[in-house]
Amino acid sequence: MELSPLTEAFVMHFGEMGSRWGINRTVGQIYALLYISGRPLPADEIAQSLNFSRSNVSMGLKELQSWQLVRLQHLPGNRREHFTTPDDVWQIVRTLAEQRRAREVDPTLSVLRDLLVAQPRSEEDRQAQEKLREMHDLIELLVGWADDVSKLETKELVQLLKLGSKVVGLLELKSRLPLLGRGTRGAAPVEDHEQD
Amino acid sequence: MELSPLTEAFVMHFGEMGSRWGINRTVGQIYALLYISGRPLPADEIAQSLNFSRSNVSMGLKELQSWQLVRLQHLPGNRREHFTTPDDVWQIVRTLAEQRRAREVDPTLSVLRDLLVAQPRSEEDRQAQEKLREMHDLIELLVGWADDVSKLETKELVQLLKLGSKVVGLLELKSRLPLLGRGTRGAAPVEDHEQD
DNA sequence: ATGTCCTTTCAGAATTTTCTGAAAGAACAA
DNA sequence: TTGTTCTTTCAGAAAATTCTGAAAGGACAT
Repeated sequence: MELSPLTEAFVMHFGEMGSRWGINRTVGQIYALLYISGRPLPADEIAQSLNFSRSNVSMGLKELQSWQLVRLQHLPGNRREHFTTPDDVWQIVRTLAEQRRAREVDPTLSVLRDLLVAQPRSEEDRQAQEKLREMHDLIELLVGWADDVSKLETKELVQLLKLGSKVVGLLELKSRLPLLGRGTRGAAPVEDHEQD
Repeated sequence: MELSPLTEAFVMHFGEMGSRWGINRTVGQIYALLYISGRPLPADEIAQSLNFSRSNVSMGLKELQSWQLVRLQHLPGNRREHFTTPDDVWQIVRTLAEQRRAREVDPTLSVLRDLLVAQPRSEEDRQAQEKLREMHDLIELLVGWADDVSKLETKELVQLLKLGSKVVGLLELKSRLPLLGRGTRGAAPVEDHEQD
């Protein structure tokens, strides 16, 4: 139940970071411990390792399960419930993105849309709506990108990330090779369509 | 000093969201108000509009300035200090990314690196280091991508985001046109270099 | 049924964070 | 200098969150 200094250092740092991202410290630590352990752990062991009460661990695990970041596992011949993180880091990133999207981004887009269709009651409101429109469009663009690249296989996604800004160069090339087709996601063509 | 219902709805939602991202609710509201107002506001007016104590506003603005999200402005012929957000939404995204990077991502990478060079004291530690390595490499890849695309002009960045996963198709094309050159960022070639 | 071993729930304690009012500081005018 | 108008700081009040122990719930064996 004693953590090695290595594990402890990681767990502590992760807890600290978690608390800066709206995740409570102990939940972050539980997650970090599960991640670094790389094997299913029973709640009791987590409680002992981290010096939390059993009930706190139970709450933390419930929270993590609701985020789909941890899943329950029954080991054969063992009555105790064990918990694990998916072992692929990329899966973790995907889940995190999905969940944040569903919990925070989508509701925000929804609020923004509601406010954008409301009748402005003053010149002030009209200007405010312009700002909201900008924010709405930006978020929608980011979300669209995320949606689109999340469909890629991890290997392709890695390639895309490694390519980085080089894409822009390729884009120019593309415009000279019409055979590739022009259509892109939804109604938004890739080619410039705004004044320069 | 009365907020229009439109502004109020936005400010309240933004405050709520802020608190889920590790930003305190009132700081989020102050920021939202400055953003949607689109003009420099004095601290007093913020305090009155949001019903916060003057000192709370002072603290909030200090925090926002430390994040570089808000700047102080002196209006000519007015002794009172006024505050504004940059008016370009993309600038906001860039600043947010930079700051999160400096405050959370870089320190995390540093911890991970320290733990990775430490001598493992057990088989358990060795396996833990493998997990840390995966996480380290993933973060470094994401950070590298962000670094790279942040150099783009906003217009180009928008193009790149609209393109989304289409990039992968272009990539294949690229591999058939060697004249474009092969080098990419740093020592990491884009082409596959792992077994399939 | 009862006992064992595990689980979650939840009221309230403990802790942390946030917010305020009072005081002090700064800049300027007269 | 003093007065005015603005500012920030900070100790402690207020509020929110987190954590715990006790109790209750559930699954299974005997």
